Amino acid sequence: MFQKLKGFRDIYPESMRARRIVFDKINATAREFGFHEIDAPSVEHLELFRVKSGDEIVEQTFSFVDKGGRSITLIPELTPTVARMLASRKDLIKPVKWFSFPKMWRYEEPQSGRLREFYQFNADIFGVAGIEADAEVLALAMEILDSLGLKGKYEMRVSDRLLMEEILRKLGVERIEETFRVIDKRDKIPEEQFLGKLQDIAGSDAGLEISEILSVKGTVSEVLSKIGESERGEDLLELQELLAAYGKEITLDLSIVRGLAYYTGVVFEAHDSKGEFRAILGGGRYDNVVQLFGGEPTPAVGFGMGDAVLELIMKREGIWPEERMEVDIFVAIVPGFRKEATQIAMKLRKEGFRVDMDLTGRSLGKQLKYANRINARYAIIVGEEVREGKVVAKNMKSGGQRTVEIGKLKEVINEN
RNA sequence: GCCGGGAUAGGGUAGGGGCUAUCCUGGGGGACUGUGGAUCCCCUGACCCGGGUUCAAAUCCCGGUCCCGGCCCCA
Repeated sequence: MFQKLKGFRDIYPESMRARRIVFDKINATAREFGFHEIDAPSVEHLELFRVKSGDEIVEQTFSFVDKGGRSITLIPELTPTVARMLASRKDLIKPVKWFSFPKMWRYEEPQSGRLREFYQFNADIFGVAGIEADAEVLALAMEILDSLGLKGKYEMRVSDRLLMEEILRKLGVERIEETFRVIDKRDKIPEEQFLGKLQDIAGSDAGLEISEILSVKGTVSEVLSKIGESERGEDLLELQELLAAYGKEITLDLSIVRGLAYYTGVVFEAHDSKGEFRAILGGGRYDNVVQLFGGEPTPAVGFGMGDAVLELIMKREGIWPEERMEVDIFVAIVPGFRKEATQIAMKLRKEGFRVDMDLTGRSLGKQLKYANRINARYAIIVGEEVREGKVVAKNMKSGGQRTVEIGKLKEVINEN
């Protein structure tokens, strides 16, 4: 027997069905928000990923040299591809609102909520510099989680690079990039050591102040009241008010940095309220990326959400759909009536039912046992009575059955 | 890449040097070729891979693979 490759999953029908329900719901929500679905190649030039994110990304790719000597990789993220697509079409109607739910690959050590192959939902808005697009994207992200039944089970933490820069400048901090890098390490090193590093870069007083600002979390208004007068703060207040109109609430948490490699404004992460799992989704504004890929300078804001953490949290909350096979009708066949049964099965299929039928010729008892195992709602038994245009329709749940005219099958089955 | 814990039929498990590897469940068939979920019978089917120690290895040792989790990283 061959084993699976590390970090890859086999998905069997029972769990694929649950997955499909969740994925369809997510896609439907994106469509409700007026986003349009795209698809893209699973492989790209390795170089494409170096442009945006640098070498450490490249080391975590499934890459290879193809027969033409090109360095190729399975995509570890979608943003460079989307930016490439955007850059090569100048006739797109702005704002561009795209979503997609592709598979991606990252060569990392698997652990809870992290695999080597996974699905990641992506949604982006291009061409809007204002906070309205940030609000729309955040609202979509939250509506997706809410509609899946996670309302109240997660917290949307928002930070903002521009606000942070403004604060740091006011405090007289010059080494801004370096400060961000330290902030990113905040939860990974002891508190005292963190403060020490901050003070090394920003100075003793400023370091202390930054540390205090980082520990304040709450509504935008609450956090701003601790910070004082702020230009960017006005935008964030507007963001908060817009989101209120969408019926959504966010938490301002300035300790969120998100790698920050290319984010230029708002950044956000949705976290499990119980703090058990890693971030469910993350995103932000990245106004410089499209031009990096040769496009016109284009403001952009978006997010990505992997399926792994989402599945973990939904399972913990008991809201992951049931993992079972399902079919509407099983057509059982009495010997000698296969042709008639086939015609009836096809008729029901055309009417939109999910219809399975016996292919084995085994005993009726076995056929019904099979119907039971595949969770058929109804079994149709095709035998002698078909000569009078009738079949037996058996409700597999109640066990009740009646002989009905073929033409009336549809209503009988739709009764429950 | 590093660290910890695991791996026994399709799924869940017992057994920790010795005779035909335990039990539950599932799958196929039958009792019962026009009625499923029950019962009974039969069949099916496993010691992750490679090496070592030993008269003898599922069991002990080494290496690898995969799984679960943690670190780094998280695009």
